[in-house]
Amino acid sequence: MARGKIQMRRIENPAHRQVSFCKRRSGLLKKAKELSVLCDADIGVMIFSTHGKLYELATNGRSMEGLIERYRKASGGDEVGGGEGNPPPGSKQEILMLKQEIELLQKGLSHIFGGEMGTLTLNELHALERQLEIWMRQIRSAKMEIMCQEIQLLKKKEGILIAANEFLQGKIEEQNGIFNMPPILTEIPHSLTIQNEIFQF
Amino acid sequence: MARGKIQMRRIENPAHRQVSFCKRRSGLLKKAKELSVLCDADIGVMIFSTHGKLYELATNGRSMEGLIERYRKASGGDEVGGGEGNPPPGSKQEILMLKQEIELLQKGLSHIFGGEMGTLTLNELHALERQLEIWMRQIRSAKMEIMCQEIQLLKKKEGILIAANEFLQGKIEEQNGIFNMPPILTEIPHSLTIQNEIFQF
DNA sequence: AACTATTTATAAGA
DNA sequence: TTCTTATAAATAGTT
Repeated sequence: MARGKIQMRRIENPAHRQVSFCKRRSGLLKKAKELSVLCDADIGVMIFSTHGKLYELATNGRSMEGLIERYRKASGGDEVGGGEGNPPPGSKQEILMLKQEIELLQKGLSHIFGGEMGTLTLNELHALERQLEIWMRQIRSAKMEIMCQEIQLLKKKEGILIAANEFLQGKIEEQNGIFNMPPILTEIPHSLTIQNEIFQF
Repeated sequence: MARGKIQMRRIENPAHRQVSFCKRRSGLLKKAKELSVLCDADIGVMIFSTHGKLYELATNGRSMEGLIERYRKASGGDEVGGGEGNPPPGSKQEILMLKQEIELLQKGLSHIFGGEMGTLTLNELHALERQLEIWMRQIRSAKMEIMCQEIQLLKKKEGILIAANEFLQGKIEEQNGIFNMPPILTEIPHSLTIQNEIFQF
């Protein structure tokens, strides 16, 4: 791409090919990082050189294994409704465990920042800054997960109760027209709803 | 990279972010293809948009699954968590992923702080302070507030509906002992609740 | 590893 | 979305 165009085919000269591999590999990984940061995407890249050596990148503090799991989920059978209304039976336990781990992380952080603080080089500080951002995102998404599930559960409860309510109301009217009771709360204002943008962290 | 430099951080304007995501995504995939062709490498790329949509690339006619297999072999071959053989059902997968990544963060934390710890300079402290302030601000974001309000509202609704339900149930039993209906949903399991500690960041 | 002439990628605007 | 275009970045060939 400079000092002359090149043909889009395998570079035959092994030395040139090796140099280009090195340069373009770092370029590709840089671009991947940029995309993930700028557009808040999670990206995994696996590069196998001609001789099988692996170079990898998983952005935003994600693990490649985590991304692979997510890949399988996303590319395989798509769930209907995209996560709408599916609190799995055993998940409460999982959520509790998650919360415990998050609390553990919090303790670790406060211990580190509250206690003795050592010297950090500028580079270490940069690393720390990046790590803090990553940690925040992780903790936030964990909280999101829990809160979303709570909201799902409450909405489901609401639906069940409204249905039961309507049924009982009907029963009363059917069996006893004399008393003529006013309707009781089969409808509730629903002005406060969650907009989807909220989940775009 | 054009018409003005941009800062290497999340693009806040959602429209701009979406456009950049689209452009840079295609740019990244193009670069990956070029690298694979020019340098005879096998490359896999997974991109998850903010909302979880998957974009993938596996070069040279390779399948992503094949590359994943190769990745597992090349990256050490050690089983992660032992849970790779069975595909976990439904949304548990997401939770498992979160757990995995929290563990990863813990590792990163101990790595950074476990080693050499010196004294922070004033400048370094300022930087750290700024970062922590950002952290707090993000956690107290309006989005979280809205979600909390939603939960409060739903809980209030639940209480009202349960009360109405009980009242109607009583009315029926009072006015019509003959039919002897079973009780309808005056109680609902409430095991999934949000603990306050989550919001204490 | 650096350098730099060019090609490419892309941010902003239309 | 798609196109255009001024500018930033990447990089092929060279030193």
